[in-house]
Amino acid sequence: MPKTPELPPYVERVFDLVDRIPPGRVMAYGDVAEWLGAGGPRQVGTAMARYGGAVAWWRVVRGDGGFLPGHEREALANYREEGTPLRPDGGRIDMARARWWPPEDSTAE
DNA sequence: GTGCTGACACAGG
DNA sequence: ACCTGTGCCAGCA
Repeated sequence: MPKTPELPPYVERVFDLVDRIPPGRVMAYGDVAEWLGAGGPRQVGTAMARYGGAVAWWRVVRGDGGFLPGHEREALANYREEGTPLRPDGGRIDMARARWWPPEDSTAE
């Protein structure tokens, strides 16, 4: 087994989903939790906070499209690079266009 | 088992 | 736009 850094069961699940988010798209913490069908947005956030360095954390935002605390500059740089639809003010994501959802077939991977 | 914490969401002021 | 309180639930002391 390559590397299973003893991640909590929830974290591993979150990471798998975040890894599916294509460039130029984002998912809200609540969306991730909802797709997983368990827990809530807080668990997703906590998971990222502790182990987020292993995934594209910038592709996970708040329901309002707000960036992550402490990494706004990093997130914004990635959004511009991947072409994520940003709002005119440039300080938020245009969730109306950026919000993404995985194909249901992806559940059977 | 109990209680607090927390990359959140929502409602109210 | 802002702040406050409440609900949510996994993780940890």
